[in-house]
Amino acid sequence: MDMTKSSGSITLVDVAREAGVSLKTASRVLNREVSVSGDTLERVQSAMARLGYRPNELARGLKAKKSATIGMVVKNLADPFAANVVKAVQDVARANGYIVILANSGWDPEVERSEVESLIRHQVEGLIISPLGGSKSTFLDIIPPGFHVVTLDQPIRKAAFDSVMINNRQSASDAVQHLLGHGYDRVVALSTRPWLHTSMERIAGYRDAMRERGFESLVASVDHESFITKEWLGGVLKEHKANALISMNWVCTIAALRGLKQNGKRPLRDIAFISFDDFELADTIQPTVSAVRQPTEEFGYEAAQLLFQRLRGTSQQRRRTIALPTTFIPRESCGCRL
Amino acid sequence: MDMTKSSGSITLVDVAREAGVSLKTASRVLNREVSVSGDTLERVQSAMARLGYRPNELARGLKAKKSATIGMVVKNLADPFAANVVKAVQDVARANGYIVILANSGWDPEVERSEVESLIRHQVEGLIISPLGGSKSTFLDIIPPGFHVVTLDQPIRKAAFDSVMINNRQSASDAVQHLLGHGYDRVVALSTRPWLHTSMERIAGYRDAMRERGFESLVASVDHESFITKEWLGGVLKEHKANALISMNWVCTIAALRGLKQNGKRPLRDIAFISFDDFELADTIQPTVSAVRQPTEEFGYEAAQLLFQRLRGTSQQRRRTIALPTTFIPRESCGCRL
DNA sequence: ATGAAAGCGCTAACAA
DNA sequence: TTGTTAGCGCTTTCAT
Repeated sequence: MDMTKSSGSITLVDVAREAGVSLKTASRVLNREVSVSGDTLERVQSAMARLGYRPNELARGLKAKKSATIGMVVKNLADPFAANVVKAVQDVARANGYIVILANSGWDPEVERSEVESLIRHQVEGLIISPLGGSKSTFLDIIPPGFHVVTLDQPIRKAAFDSVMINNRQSASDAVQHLLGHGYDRVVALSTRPWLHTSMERIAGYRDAMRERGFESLVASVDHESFITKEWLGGVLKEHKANALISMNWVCTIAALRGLKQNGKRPLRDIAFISFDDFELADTIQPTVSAVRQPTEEFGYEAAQLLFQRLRGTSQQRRRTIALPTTFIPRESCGCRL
Repeated sequence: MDMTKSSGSITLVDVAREAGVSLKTASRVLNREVSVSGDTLERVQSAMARLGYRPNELARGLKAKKSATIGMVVKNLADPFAANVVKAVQDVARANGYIVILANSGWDPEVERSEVESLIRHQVEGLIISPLGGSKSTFLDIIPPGFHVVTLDQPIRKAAFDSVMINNRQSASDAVQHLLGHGYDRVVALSTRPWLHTSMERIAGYRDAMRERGFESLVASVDHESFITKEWLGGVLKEHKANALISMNWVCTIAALRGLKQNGKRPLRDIAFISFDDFELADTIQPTVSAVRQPTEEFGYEAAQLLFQRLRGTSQQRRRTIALPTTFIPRESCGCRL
């Protein structure tokens, strides 16, 4: 072996020279392979410590075709739900010795596509993505065959990806039934981005509940949250003679609460209210807001588990979908007396 | 050249063969080098497209010693402020052709240290970190000389890192003066993790304002947010005969609002309130909450700019600290009539 | 239990 | 303008 080169940083070759062993032996120590005698093991380890050796994961990954890296793409990191899911994924990744490359699609299909492309170029071993949905997402064709993807909230029909979601339809239906149980009959469903799987399912659940009681479905849906203006919301409520409102996601909830206030309406006093998505302060503001709580941590945790099982080759099944249960948190705004 | 190998995925060698040029020429096209004739350029590009070629950024980075990757470490992604900063950093990184590896220290010094170590092993070109602070942070000794680090919220005395922060002391002082201007004289400052630079500075600003008017400083500080229980908060307010309260960060604000409610006290009616950190719904809840708003996007943006300027070698100065201005948003809870 | 040589996919000299 | 030869730092045959 040569071992005469001297580059900037300390490499395994340096360690090997310092320990008086071959490059391969040093490599064995680094990878905790068994076939190393106690003596050499110690010599190499002390050489590593002395030199302050840092393995280069890029070089390691290049040859071994393992980057110890997973990619994650979310739609909007500013959404607390998304942020918490990322956090959970990151925890699991760390426990598995992996790092997470994070991308934010910002609801832009082109960004989503180019970020996925970028992640693949960086040799992520797998991908957890919260897709923009159906026809909006255009990243499918750049996923290499056999590449492991786990989708969040949105199943992809054309591909056999694992996915994690909640039981959107049933959860929404239950919440609406709760409202109906309090005697409200004109429940308006407030939703955005109707093409999303979550939106469609939740609206479907809403319709289920309304239909079952023979009530008219009153769906107010817009493409973007910013369309929920004071005037629009006021118009919707008046037109439908609404006495209850259920917002179908967090951004909607914020917009709804703000819009109600701007229209001089207070939850409960003027209109019953349920939020699909629990949030900080829901138990604190006046009135407290009843909410459908999604299991945030489990969501990220399960997604990561699904992915790492694939990476380990543990699971061979064709496609797995995990549907997590939600919890309805009755508070004041739905009409419950607490 | 050989070009006979056939591995799994398509490499530059495959492209070169397909286009009938040398490996280096293909590489030139990939890197948009100028010295390529229009004819070959097109041949290579069409070969890339035909083969569906994906550059391997790991291999690229290994040789060029450029990973096109930066690392980011935050304390708690669940904090909306942190999440938004990450988002902004990610945007800038994407615009520069970089990706972001995200880590969450979760307030654990050992995790912080090991995550930094991991990022360095993965050859990130630079690091943006929101450090745990002073004696808690132990990652300093693993930063290689010349490595570019930008710290958030917390200057590191022992190292010449660039940093971005807000004018904590002045902002806090201004907010407290506002409260004093409304006639409140017994203002309690509610803070956590007192060793943090942000906490210390904000408390210092609070004391400045109180001292200036000859009022007694009433600081209620605990190590961890979970210590802000109903009983503790009730005791503090009673003991200090508080008629106003300023909470020094977001988690504090949430805990304070919840704690006040549990003690049967309402902001404004029973006690004036200002939150250091604006939040969703601050303008919506009853009463609306006056807040010191931090420039979230700019924060992440400036940090990323600082880092990329270093990476480009644009800036040679010894050390730069950017102090961003805050905005006080007067709402109802401080006593303002709107 | 240990080592020599080859090569992962790419870029960087240095030719031609 | 194009190609050749070396590696980047590591893992992997295949020997010994």
